[in-house]
Amino acid sequence: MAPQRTNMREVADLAGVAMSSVSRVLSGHPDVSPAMRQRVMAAVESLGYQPDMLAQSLRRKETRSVGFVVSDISNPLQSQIALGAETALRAKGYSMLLTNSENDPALDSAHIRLFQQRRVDGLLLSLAAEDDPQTFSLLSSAATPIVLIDRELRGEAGRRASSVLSDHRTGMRDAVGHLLDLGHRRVGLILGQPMRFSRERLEGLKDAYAARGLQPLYTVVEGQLEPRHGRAATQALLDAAEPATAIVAGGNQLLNGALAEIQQRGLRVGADLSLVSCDEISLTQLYQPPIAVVRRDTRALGRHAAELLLSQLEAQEEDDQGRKRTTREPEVVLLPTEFVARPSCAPPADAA
Amino acid sequence: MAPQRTNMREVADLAGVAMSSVSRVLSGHPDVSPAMRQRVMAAVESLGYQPDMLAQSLRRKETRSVGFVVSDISNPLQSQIALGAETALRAKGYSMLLTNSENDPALDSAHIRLFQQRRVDGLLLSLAAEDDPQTFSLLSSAATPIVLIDRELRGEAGRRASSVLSDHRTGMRDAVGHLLDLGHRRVGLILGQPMRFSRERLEGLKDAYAARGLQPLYTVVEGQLEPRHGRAATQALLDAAEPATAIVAGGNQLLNGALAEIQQRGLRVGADLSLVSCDEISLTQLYQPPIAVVRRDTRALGRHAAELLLSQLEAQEEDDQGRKRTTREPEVVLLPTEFVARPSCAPPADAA
DNA sequence: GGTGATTCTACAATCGTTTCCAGAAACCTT
DNA sequence: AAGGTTTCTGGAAACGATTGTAGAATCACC
Repeated sequence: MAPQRTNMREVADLAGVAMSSVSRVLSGHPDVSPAMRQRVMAAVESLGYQPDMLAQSLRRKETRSVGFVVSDISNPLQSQIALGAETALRAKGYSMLLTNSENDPALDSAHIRLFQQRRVDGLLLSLAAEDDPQTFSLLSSAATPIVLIDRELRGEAGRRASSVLSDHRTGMRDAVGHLLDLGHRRVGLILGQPMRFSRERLEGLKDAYAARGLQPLYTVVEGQLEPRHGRAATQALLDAAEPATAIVAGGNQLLNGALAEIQQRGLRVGADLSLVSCDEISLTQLYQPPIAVVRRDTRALGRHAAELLLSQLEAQEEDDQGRKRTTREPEVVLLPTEFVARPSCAPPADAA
Repeated sequence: MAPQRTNMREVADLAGVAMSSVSRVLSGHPDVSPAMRQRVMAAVESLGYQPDMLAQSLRRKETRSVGFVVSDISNPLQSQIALGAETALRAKGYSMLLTNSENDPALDSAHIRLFQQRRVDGLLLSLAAEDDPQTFSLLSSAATPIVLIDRELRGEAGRRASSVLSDHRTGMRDAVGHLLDLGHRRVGLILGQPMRFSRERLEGLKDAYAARGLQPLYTVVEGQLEPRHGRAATQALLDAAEPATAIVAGGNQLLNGALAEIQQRGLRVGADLSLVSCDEISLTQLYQPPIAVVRRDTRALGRHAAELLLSQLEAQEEDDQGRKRTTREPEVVLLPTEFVARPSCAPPADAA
């Protein structure tokens, strides 16, 4: 039989004290006599009482929960971020509400609104777009701290939010530099949506060419972070009048598509064509030949995001109106990326 | 400036009506005049009022949220389940609280308790163990519907919970059957923890041998669902006096370890050694040669779990005590698995 | 033993909703 | 025009906790 949820009233009655005393005992208030503590705890034990966090939240004006908006949790990249974030949040007693925005900016804003109605204490956002007006206005007037994950927003919204960013530029610069040093000149870069990570990667590629004083013979293809785009882009790069001799895929979904196309054409990775991907997955490590990647610690990304949020939350104070205000300015954390050279990169075939 | 959260009182005052009327308008109560509706909606609009779900939950005795306990969200298998579940829940207006139990049964039960304090309406559980006493007693007296994901519990706990199961046995039977038909006799099966999915896989393997009237020359290695175990088990299988000629890895983590070992030994998959894995990931599809798998629709697994839970929630009614009771008996859904033969399976080398 | 300080406890208001109940207004019906 | 429905609205009591305030009890001290 499902036990009737016992509430504080019953505990108080059983112990023969007032509810306020029970509350004080449980919340560790200093002014409580040992005798009182004993009686209350005994009653709590015998009833198996567990406080109702809903009621606590309502009264305390904090839910100890944060909302996490992610475009697609089934993407290994994002799920690792989520893992890092959840672990850090849980360690501090926060729970995580998670929702998928399916790469739809409209869902981003809808979910943010929903989370606000649920009165989450803060938001962790890996947005589907960096320029959605709805999301923008929602964020610029948000009452809770916000941390953006690998996203950059302009204007008021960007100014109010903290963010954790990856230094894609450096990693990409080294990756393309490696390819150029191997003799490649026509590098094909497959990117996702026009967001910070795409811009930075392009800049990194340009840096590499510029640093060597080389003509910019690269080609960039933008699209969605999906296998289909990876495949189509690979086709385009290989069918061009001057085909790319090396391809850099800006993410594991793109890599999947690229590899599918490469295999269908019977091309040998690391011989006929060089290949680099972004973000490590089991495929890049175990593929034969192993695939070079621009690596980053995604779990740390999530962890840092959570910690940034937590530090904002801990710095909150109630103002005279009784509403919370953070005393802390938004922060930006930049995490490193690292290029890992692997046999998928070799001198171009025509140079042999 | 963060806008003061407006509450229902302010809406009522602005509209010049009672709070109860505002509530009725917003919750679509039938007995409300068009004029009233207009006035209230105007006030709601002008204040940008959004109801506080916390207060609603407290009063309505339902949070429209469910808790999802998963051992490791960064595992592609689990994140796909989570995606399927979240999408289905969201479609019905439910939010998902997600937590990682890190394969620790103690965390399982701690999180269940936490979710209960948060008063989730239901639980979706992919437990770390099928026999933890704490979890057991928590579940047998739970007040909310529960759906187990690919887990089987005995006793009262199992009787009260619904579950979504995969038919691992059939898929494994076909996989091993395929290997046997290719001429393999010494099949090595690498399993995870002793839970239903492991037991079923073993049964499936036995079925295959039995159906062909063959001597059971297989070897089974149980352990954790981790790459390390996959690797160690592979070592053991290959170093045995009579080495396995085919290896079946019971999950993608195990496959990672197995492949690492295989590569280090310079063995050719699909030639020196046949290989089968469980659950499709990009690696199994794109590896050269492609790796045969026992496949299942993990996203559907999550979706079915959510739908099972939702159907229980919708069937709830309040009894005379004012507490909810489900009128519906727990259900069990069995989802198919399918063996996909691929070039990673070939006749054993010594048979050539 | 009276005064004040100190420790503890209880009452009651509050958080933001929903919903029961009673009553007002309107509309039929005869 | 009285009586009976039906429709609508407002007041107030929940939901289950926390917390400010005030008062009771204890104690020390002179």
